[in-house]
Amino acid sequence: MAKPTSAPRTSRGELTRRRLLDAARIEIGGKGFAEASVSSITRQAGVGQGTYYIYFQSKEEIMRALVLEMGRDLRQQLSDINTTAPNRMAAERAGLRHFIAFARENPDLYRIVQEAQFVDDEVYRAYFEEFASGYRKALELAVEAGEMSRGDLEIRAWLLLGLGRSMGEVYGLWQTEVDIDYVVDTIMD
Amino acid sequence: MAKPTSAPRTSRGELTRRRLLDAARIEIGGKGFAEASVSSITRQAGVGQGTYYIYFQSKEEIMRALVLEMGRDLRQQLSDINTTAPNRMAAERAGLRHFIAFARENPDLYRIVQEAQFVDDEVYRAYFEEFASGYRKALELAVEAGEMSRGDLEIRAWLLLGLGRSMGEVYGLWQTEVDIDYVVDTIMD
DNA sequence: ATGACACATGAATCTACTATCATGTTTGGC
DNA sequence: GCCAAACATGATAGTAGATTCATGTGTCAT
Repeated sequence: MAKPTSAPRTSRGELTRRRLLDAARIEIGGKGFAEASVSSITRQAGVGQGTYYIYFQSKEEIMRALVLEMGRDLRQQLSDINTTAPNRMAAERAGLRHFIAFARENPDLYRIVQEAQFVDDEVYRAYFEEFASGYRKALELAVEAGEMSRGDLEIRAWLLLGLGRSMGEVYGLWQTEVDIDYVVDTIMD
Repeated sequence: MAKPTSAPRTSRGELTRRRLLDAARIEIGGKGFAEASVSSITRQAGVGQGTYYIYFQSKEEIMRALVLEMGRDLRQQLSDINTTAPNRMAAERAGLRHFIAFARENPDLYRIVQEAQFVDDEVYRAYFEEFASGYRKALELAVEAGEMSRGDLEIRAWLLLGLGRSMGEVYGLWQTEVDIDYVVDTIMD
């Protein structure tokens, strides 16, 4: 909204910003956005209160940064999976598996993205739009390769994405004892 | 947590509680939990500030009440659809359609349930557990009737539920111009 | 028609953070 | 080694809204 806090210019700055992001991930992911306070984040990061505002405009802004960062990481991982898989079906399976496993291993990050919906709906939607768009492109390639029937790829992309999301929540966060591979196999019918 | 605010004993009380719930639905659904204030709710309801605390212990508690109420209503509606439909496939289609249509018509309620996850995770989970359990029972009946292959109904129930949820979000809240029937038809393949 | 209890009020209290700022320290290019 | 800019600090100002409370008024069973 105001001065767009330019990127750190020294390696010390880089490190401090990293520390704040890591602390925020833990604090916000663990306690939720409302409970987490800027001072708890700075304490955890080991910096002064005011230091926070050198890197982020507001409490909301670090949420945005976390969502963007996580989006980049996760898309990268899924993209790697895509290029490795022999065909669409295998990619789908591996992608779904990765989604659930990711949620199990990073429940805090998963939660942050969900909560971002209520902190900054823009960035939340953008996060999923990016995913859906990547997904649609992958499906287009599969159609070209004759691995899949033509049809409304837009809707299919959103469907598959939604499936991953829901299953990530249920089997990644709630039913954490159930075997992932069993779940994935059952879903892929 | 403290005195469990017993139910209203007079019709005047009943009415006031209703007014608060309706106002809260609009305020919280519209602005989100953090932005909505108890005073905005009481103003909208046309009652004094303190009146709120005759009916609800805290700001959080009205959220719980809304989620419970909505769960009851929506389950009732889906149950009606189930008993009307000639077979499972038709019920599935009608159910999905209803989910999306519901989200379009009641975006505020939809949002409230989602946000409840961050206000009271217990009640949020219970909401979905109830749905999933109802779903599983319906699937069991379908298996008995030979309309569906046996298999892990628990997982299938969560899958179908998750599907409805995601599609409700995407096509109910975001892409509100797309034709519902077209979406539902495409999904049901 | 009255007493007891339910309900209503809104001003005041209490608490808790976010964001700022004046001042001091470190970094890195020259 | 010097200097300008980057970075760091923590005490405090400012705000805002949740909850309480002392004091009423309405309801209804008897």
